[in-house]
Amino acid sequence: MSLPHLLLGMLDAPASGYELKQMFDGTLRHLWAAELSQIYPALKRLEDDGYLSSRESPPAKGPARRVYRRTARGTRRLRQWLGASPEMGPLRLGYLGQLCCMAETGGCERTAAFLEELRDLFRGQLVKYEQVDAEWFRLHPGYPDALPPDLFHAHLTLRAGITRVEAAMTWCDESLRRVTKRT
Amino acid sequence: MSLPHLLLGMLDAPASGYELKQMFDGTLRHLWAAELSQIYPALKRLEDDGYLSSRESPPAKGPARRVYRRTARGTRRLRQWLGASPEMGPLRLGYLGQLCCMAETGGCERTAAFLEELRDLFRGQLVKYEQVDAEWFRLHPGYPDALPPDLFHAHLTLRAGITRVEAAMTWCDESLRRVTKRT
DNA sequence: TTGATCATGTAAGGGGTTACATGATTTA
DNA sequence: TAAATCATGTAACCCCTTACATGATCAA
Repeated sequence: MSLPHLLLGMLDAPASGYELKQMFDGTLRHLWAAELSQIYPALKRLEDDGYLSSRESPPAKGPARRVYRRTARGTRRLRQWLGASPEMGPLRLGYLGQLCCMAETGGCERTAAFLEELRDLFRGQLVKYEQVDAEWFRLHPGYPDALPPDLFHAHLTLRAGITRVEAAMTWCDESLRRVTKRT
Repeated sequence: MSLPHLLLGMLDAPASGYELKQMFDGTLRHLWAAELSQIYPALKRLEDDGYLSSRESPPAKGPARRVYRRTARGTRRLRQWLGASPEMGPLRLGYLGQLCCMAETGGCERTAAFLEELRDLFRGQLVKYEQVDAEWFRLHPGYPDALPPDLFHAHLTLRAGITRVEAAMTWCDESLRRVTKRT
């Protein structure tokens, strides 16, 4: 949907594909997942289209790295994305598909067990988000509202994840009450 | 991710691809979006794999329709899906990607405008969900907790959408407060 | 010297979208 | 008779994942 845009945004400073992957696994892991096998072709494509330039980094130590930086054209493209309307994209939540078909199992026992497992999965996500929150708090002074702009915006997205998961857990509990009352 | 599974679940009663599309646009439109150009090949594939059987419906009036029904094998496959753990799948929310890069615009004016537009989009989604809710209430007696099992489960998924969007709006408001305070 | 990490990729395949092609029937 | 709706599909093209291939360096 917009991995290329996001890569443009992450290339505020020049970086290699490998480093970008580490950002995805570190700072952005609550927000976006991306595989190296997707990142490398995406970077090449962005370069072919003139949004990035690259050069081999002299391998003083370790293997050679290809370092990408935004071109002026790339920055224009990024600004255009940031000036556009929010990308809402359709949500396809597999667990809701399963739940919607759950009448097929007869009775509500399976539905209740499913919702309990789901709540536990959300709880696990929440724990991870809160670990990220705690680590950022430890690392960065001024947390969270006096952070520098890039980290402040990242924190807004972290809060989005936390409120989303909390709401999902509330919904699970409400649903469990309704399901057990039907039994 | 699981359109084929969902199709198996929707084929509780035999139906054509066109009818299934209408279910997606009607009852399930809050839950899943699917195009005919994806549905038809998916049905063919499910038939090739032995999960569905089909026959041409005699076209008493209108063009010929191909009607699919679940085989015993298809029902087993469906039950297996419903017995599996909830499919959590990674979330890739384009608007969070944009927000995370928004420091590039300098200042917070663009961020505030973006969050306001986002909140309005969520409000629009909420209105649609509530229209669905109201229409179901009008059509179905016993709404919502004394509904037959299939509609009850569909209502659980509708509630999931409503709580999700409400939480998103709360997050937007919280974020707007934080952003304007920084100005 | 063996395995972990650094670093870059290709290949195959699933899932999804938009645009296009075809033709019958119903309604204005 | 022209347009909307019914009905089924194909083609081209993204996006993404898993598995595989390759080779260098570093630490145990």
